[in-house]
Amino acid sequence: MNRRLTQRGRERRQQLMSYAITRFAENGYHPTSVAEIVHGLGVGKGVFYWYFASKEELFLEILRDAQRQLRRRQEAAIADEPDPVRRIELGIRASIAWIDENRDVVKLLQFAATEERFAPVLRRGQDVAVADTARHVKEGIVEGRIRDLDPFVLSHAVLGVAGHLAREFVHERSQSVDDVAEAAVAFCLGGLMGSPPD
Amino acid sequence: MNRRLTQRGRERRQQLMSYAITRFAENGYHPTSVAEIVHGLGVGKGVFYWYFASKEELFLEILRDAQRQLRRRQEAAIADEPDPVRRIELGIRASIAWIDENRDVVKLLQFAATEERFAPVLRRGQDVAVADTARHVKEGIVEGRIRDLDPFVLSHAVLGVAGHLAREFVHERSQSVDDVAEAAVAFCLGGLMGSPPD
DNA sequence: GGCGTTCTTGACCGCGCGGTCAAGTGATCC
DNA sequence: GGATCACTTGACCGCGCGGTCAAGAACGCC
Repeated sequence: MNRRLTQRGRERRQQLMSYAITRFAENGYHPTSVAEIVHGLGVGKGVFYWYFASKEELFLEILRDAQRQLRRRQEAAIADEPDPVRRIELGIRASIAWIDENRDVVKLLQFAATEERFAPVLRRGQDVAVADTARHVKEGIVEGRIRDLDPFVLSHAVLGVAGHLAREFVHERSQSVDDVAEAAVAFCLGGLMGSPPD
Repeated sequence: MNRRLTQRGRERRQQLMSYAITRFAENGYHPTSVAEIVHGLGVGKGVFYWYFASKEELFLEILRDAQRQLRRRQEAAIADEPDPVRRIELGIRASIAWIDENRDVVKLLQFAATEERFAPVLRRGQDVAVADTARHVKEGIVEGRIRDLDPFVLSHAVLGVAGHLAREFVHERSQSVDDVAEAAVAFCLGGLMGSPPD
């Protein structure tokens, strides 16, 4: 399905993808039919199959796109910050901002994690993100500013907190992105730097 | 669909539910047909509709069951522990143990969160769990052992970490439940008690 | 204007879905 | 043994799904 596309074609493709995202997010992937998508856009069914080989391929495309975007966002945020701990903080903030701005896509990522068919694509993306964070965590450990626990576990914990708080408070409860990011950062830095009690 | 069931009937019902759980977890809710479920059990289709009004109702039943179980497990674990911080720790451990023992159901809970139709049932359960945790967090704050942040945010952060680490390391990477629980507890207690740096 | 390419249409296909139901089987109680 | 109730069967139904395709429309280029 790697067609030569004109400008017009590229726009149609984009239109299909973004409309599909909203329908999938609202209704679920399976319950949303191809007919529903093309009808909502006021075009014939052939348009869909001109741009995508199948409903499944469209969905995979959406997933890959989303992961690419998030990654770029995180990289841009971190840029050339030298302090590893601060890099982690910036990464958390960037992720939460992105989750805020991409509710629909986030829902699709969550769904994809529950279907064996889509999970592999997802895992690769997540592994990359974790590896990125883990690098900074390792540096932090070397500098003695983060406690000496498995960097992968710590990275996953950080991602778990950021993702969960963003979904719960930004998406579901419409709280301010900044407040939520603040709380996530505070909790994560506490978790990373420790001060285990008793 | 509140039928009078004999002992035999109750067993069939249970059999249908647990087999459906494994099929749904493996294949996804939508892609798994009622025909597939009854065929896998070697019974006629009528059996299914004798015990459940619809495929959707069966799924809701599974969700309610799961939440009830998890809650009971957490309550049992906490029992009459007087120390609030320790109660949180025991809750984390109990949750991770339950997630370990109920992979399939956990996958279904995750899926349910992505379909508008099922989300409400889920939210009620989650709200209860968060409220429980938040009670202990509040006590900890009063005692000055947990930093003075929004108890609901902290509770969600804790649940986010426990859930994510359990899924990632116990389910996906088959690591020891105890190790994962240990890490989750360490991170969460750090996040709760703070020691914010700079 | 002519021609090749890109794009669009919508009727159509076969299939398998969720759900129904008339008919029948087995246990239990009197 | 007959009545009642709990359970089981599987053919059947209508529908809407994902996907196809022959026929054209619109565009870009000479």
